[in-house]
Amino acid sequence: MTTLKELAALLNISVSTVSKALNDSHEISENTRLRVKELATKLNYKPNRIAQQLKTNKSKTIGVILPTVTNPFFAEVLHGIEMAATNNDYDIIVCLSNETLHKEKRSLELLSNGSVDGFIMTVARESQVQKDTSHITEAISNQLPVLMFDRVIDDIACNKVIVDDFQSVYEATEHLIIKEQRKNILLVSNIEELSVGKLRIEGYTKALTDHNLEPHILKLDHAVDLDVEAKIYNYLQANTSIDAILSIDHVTGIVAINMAKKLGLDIPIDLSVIGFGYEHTQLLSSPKISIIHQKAHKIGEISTNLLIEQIENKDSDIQTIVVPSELKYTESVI
Amino acid sequence: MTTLKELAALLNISVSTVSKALNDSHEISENTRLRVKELATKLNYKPNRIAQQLKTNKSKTIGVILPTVTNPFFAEVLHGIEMAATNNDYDIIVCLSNETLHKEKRSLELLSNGSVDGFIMTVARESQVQKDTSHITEAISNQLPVLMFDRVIDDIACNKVIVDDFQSVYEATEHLIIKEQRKNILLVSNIEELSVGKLRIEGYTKALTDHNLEPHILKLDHAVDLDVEAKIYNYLQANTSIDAILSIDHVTGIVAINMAKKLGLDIPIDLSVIGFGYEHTQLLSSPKISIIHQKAHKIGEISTNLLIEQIENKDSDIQTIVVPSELKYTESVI
DNA sequence: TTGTACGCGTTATCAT
DNA sequence: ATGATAACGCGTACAA
Repeated sequence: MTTLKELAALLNISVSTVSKALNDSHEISENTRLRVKELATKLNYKPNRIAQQLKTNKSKTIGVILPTVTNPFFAEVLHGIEMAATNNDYDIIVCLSNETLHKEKRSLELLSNGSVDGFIMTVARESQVQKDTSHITEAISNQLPVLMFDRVIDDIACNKVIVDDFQSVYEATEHLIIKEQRKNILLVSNIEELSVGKLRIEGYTKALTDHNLEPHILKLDHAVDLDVEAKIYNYLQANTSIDAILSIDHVTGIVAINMAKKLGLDIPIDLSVIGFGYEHTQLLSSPKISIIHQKAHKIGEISTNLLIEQIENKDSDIQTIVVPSELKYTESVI
Repeated sequence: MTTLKELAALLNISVSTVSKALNDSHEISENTRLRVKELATKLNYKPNRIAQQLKTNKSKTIGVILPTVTNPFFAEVLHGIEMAATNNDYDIIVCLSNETLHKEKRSLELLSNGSVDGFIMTVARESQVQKDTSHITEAISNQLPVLMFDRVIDDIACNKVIVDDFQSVYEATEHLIIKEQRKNILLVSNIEELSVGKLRIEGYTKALTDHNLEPHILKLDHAVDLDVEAKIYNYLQANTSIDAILSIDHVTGIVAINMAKKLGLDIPIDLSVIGFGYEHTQLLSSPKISIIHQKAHKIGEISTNLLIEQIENKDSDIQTIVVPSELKYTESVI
């Protein structure tokens, strides 16, 4: 890599002259400025970012810690983060916690050494369950801004960007009750231990009790593959009064549709189905599932802009932003 | 952030003594070593990574440039990359090209300034179509190792990790012909302009001609949402002789199953369906789609290890590794 | 207009 | 056993 020193030596001038010339300082003559720039271009000179970072004590880099990226929600959030970061001339270092506490901890600690100017994170399942978040408060007390999105720790004071989990599910449930005249709505859950899962279940339960209806909840308890199908199939077979399904994740809604068809149910006549969904979710189901679409991309964008604001403007206030979901209903037949 | 200088000042000793003490140098007395370490722990000292990087002229960071991360294949590859990088004490900086040439170019150039020690990338759709890859060769001539996976530029000499696109589709097609006795196999494609798309189509075509059968290819031409369904539905309706479908992406296979059911076809009796798939693909279809499962995670892992090998051992040879896919057939009924 | 000197935080070499 | 000094590459205050 070409350095200022090398350019200076080749041109027989000092390093600082070269530096100033490249930065278009008024102190430098037109002549030398051009000579310097020409050689710099020719040798493809690029200022060493590491040196600049050391000098300014800023990395212009954000640490992004996600549980996983194979979950389409997080993937889309990451996309939003990347775009917003790029727009602000920031890089992102991505770490995946795999939902484990120790990896999340490790990443946070490892990057808290000047590598990044702040963090965007969603807390790992394990950290949330074990309520161990000392590593996060430590980073904050270390002067490193942390922004939490989606899964959030209430006790920690920091910027937060969350989804309207309670509200969107409440509305979706009410839609089923009022607009579609459903009475026996089954909630299917496999994330009941997460803060977001709890909120969604609460939204559902509240809507039902508000309308004097009985809740039906099927907890899948982390079932995978065929187990998911079997549990849903068996439940539907045993409980024929169910006339609507509300899935609080992005997979089981589609599975429910498939199982219902297998049982000979006519969707959406016999059964309405709403699930959480992203980009392709509706394309993958037939008939189209109604979805609660979380604006994942927007969440990433907002989070990034908010964090950068905090990084660059130390006395900015801490806030919690709620990003409303979009309810995309399939047209009702009733 | 605590620095060596601060520790030294507080302990009334020199910076170099502190540095040596922390690095367990034999030159330092047991006594001061302990005093130093105690204070360091107390003040939560962490060596500034940026300064270390400047000193060693190594970033221990890999630049990862992907077209997108909402495609589950790339998401899973990223997961593999992240794990392997972490295992080797490397960080990853992630850039998303959004399939555009200019963003890919920009990312590559921006990071070629000491920010990273090398790149893992899959070339953007646009770069591949326009055959503009000068930015990649430039990085390489800049002494920055580049590893390409999946979509690859043949003309560029560098480490490559690819999928057995031709072979896996050839075998899948042959499976349909021989094991399932299918005669009219429809290939559904919406990525025909990508190198991997071409290879898959070639595998299909070769298998058919080897068995004296006629190819049927439905090119969707980047159709989205309902268009995808409509095109497949209409084709199946108009061509009732089709008895098998081979989708070369991870979406249209499932859509095809749904459309076939809608047309009253009995799967897998009337129609066999094979698609490319990942983690959850089979869970989302009913009956289960047969899938060609690319070992995305493994591709990420291998790529990372290979690149790090090249970074740390300059005279390692360049190679191309083919990662075989796994064919997960649903049990045939015939 | 150009050059000198210093500091960012770390490590390594060379004194003491 | 400890300390002084230089160096990585850059930017900038200050001197010439």
